[in-house]
This record gives sequence, structure tokens and C-alpha cells, in this order.
Amino acid sequence: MNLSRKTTDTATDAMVELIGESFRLHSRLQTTADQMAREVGLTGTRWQVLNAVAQATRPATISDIARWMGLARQSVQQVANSLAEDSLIDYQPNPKHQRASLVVVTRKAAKLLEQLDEQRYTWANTVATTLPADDIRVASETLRAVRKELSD
Amino acid sequence: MNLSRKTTDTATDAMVELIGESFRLHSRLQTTADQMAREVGLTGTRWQVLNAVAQATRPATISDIARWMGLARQSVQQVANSLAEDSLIDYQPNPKHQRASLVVVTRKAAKLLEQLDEQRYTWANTVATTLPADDIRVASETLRAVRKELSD
DNA sequence: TCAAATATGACCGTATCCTGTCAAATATGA
DNA sequence: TCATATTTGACAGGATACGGTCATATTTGA
Repeated sequence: MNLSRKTTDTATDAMVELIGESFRLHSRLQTTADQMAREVGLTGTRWQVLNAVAQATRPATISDIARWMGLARQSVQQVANSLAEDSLIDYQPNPKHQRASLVVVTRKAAKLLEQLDEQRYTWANTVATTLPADDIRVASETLRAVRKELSD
Repeated sequence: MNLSRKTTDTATDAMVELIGESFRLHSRLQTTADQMAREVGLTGTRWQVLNAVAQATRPATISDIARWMGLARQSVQQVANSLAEDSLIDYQPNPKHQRASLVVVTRKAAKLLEQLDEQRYTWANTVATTLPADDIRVASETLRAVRKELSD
């Protein structure tokens, strides 16, 4: 059942359509990520947070991670505290701030991320082969540009 | 561990990047939608469900709406029941199914949607002017294509 | 035709996410 | 320097969103 009959005559219409598509895709992605993460005893969100911590170019605080992920500070805080209880991340003293500790992934978490990273690439590769590489890049850049407009 | 993986297939790398960008954008969009919706006494999610019901080309069931939104059936069901309690949607008998009622928005909800639609269009127009219309369309189509890959 | 598979709504529990609030730590600027 | 503003972590409450399970309705296919 196709519930939509929208046409995108203008850039504005196209943007409204893009927003809707972004919401719909996100739901599917979250479900897919949850399924992958479950295989190693994680959830999609915990994987995302761990990944963000691991990918940080320098030791980051919870607030840094939250800003990068686009989530509220307290959302990440709660997940991070839970991850710390499971020894998946460690809090290290921050010479610049007494309360805002620096976060790093443990070796235990690093192993899980390695497995998940492999699965993620395999999955991404499968999807990528069905689409023009340039379109994927344009989409990525466009989403980034829209996000920047909201980051104030 | 395959260290060269990240440079073997650029389309795959772009796809991984797109996934990450999709997650980050979604968080921002949800927050923005929440703020808009709050002005008329709604939440972002309730707005989305109402909008989906209102935009349906023909009377739809909860399951139809859920599939269209990309959400789990039960997620939409819960929100819809809540909306019904607030007289924002009505359940109508479905001649084709005794349990799967058809959903329609009430006039009360239609008025709220009118206001929100205006704000959404204004917002989308502002963002759209900073980007090439073709890029927006490519992005939208690409997200849709990725979503289709996950809908099986 | 009719048994099996699928679809649906209700109910329950878990995991997110967000906002709001408070106290402590840090940054800012007059 | 010092009052003010901002940042941060802890805590609490509300709104989603999901999976599991059960009973009922519908569809499918042998």
C-alpha cells in the first residue's frame, strides 16, 4: 500500500520529502544495528556510543561524544555509565576538568567493535553495490549540510 | 584483521559514512520537530503519526501507517491509542477486517496539522535555499533506495 | 474445504532519549 | 580579582520504540 502521493516540484518540497525519508530510514537502520549488535551482546545504541568513543581522534568527554552523535548530553551519559558498569569503557582523569572525565574503550570493547566493524562493512558493501558511488556521497554531504543548519 | 579494508571500496566507505550521518541528522531533526510540535501541544512523534494518517491517500490501518513510517507496528499502535484518547484521531470500522480499524484524523487534529505544516514549510524553505535542489532530490532518492534494501 | 501460516490488537517489560533541576567546576569579562 | 555565565554529572520523570506473548481474524495453499 503506497500511502504517499507527494510530488517534489520545488526545492522546498524536496526538502520536506528528504526529512520524511530521513525519519523512515533511521527506524530501519536502528533495527538493523540492533540485530547486528545483539550477536555480540550489545544493543544498537551501545554500539554507536562505543564506536564514537573509539573513533574519537583524541580523548573525549561525554559531552564531546554527545555533540558528535547529535544526541542530548544526558542520553549519552546514561548509556556511558551503563557501559562503564560492564567494563566496556573506562573513565580517565581529565587534567583540564575535575568532573568531565575522559572516556576510552576497554580492550574487551575493542574486540567487540572489531567484529561489528567487519559486519558493518560487509553490509555496507552489499548496499553500496546497488547505488552509484557519487549519489551516496552527495546524499552524505547533503545530510551533513542540513545537520549543520540545525546545530545552533 | 584486514587493515586495508577502508581503502578497498570507496562506495562502501561512503555508505558507512552515510549511515553515520543519517543517525546524527535524525537526532537533530527529532529535536527540531519536538520544538515545533510543542507549540501546539504535541510531541514530534505524535505529529509524525498524525501527519502520516492525514497524508494517507486512502483510509489506512495502524499497520499500514507503521509500515509507511518504518516503525514497528506496536510503536505506532501505542501512540495512536494515546492520540485517540485525546480525540486527535478516530477509529472507523473496517469492512475488510474486524480488528484492524481504519484511522482518520479529527478536525481538531487537522487544525493543528495546518499550523505545523506552515511552520515546516517555512523551515524547509530556509534550509532548501542553501542547497542545490538536485542534491536534495538525489539525497532523498538515495535514502529511499537504502531503506528499500532493509525492508525485505 | 480446512489446517497452517500470517496479520492484528492488547499487554508487558526493557532500553532509549529527552527535558528539567540541582550542585560543583570552569570560563568569562569588567 | 571576583561576580556572573557556562559546562558538567547526577538524579528524576515522561515519551518513545522495540521485542515477546497471547488470543482472535484473515489469508493461503494443499
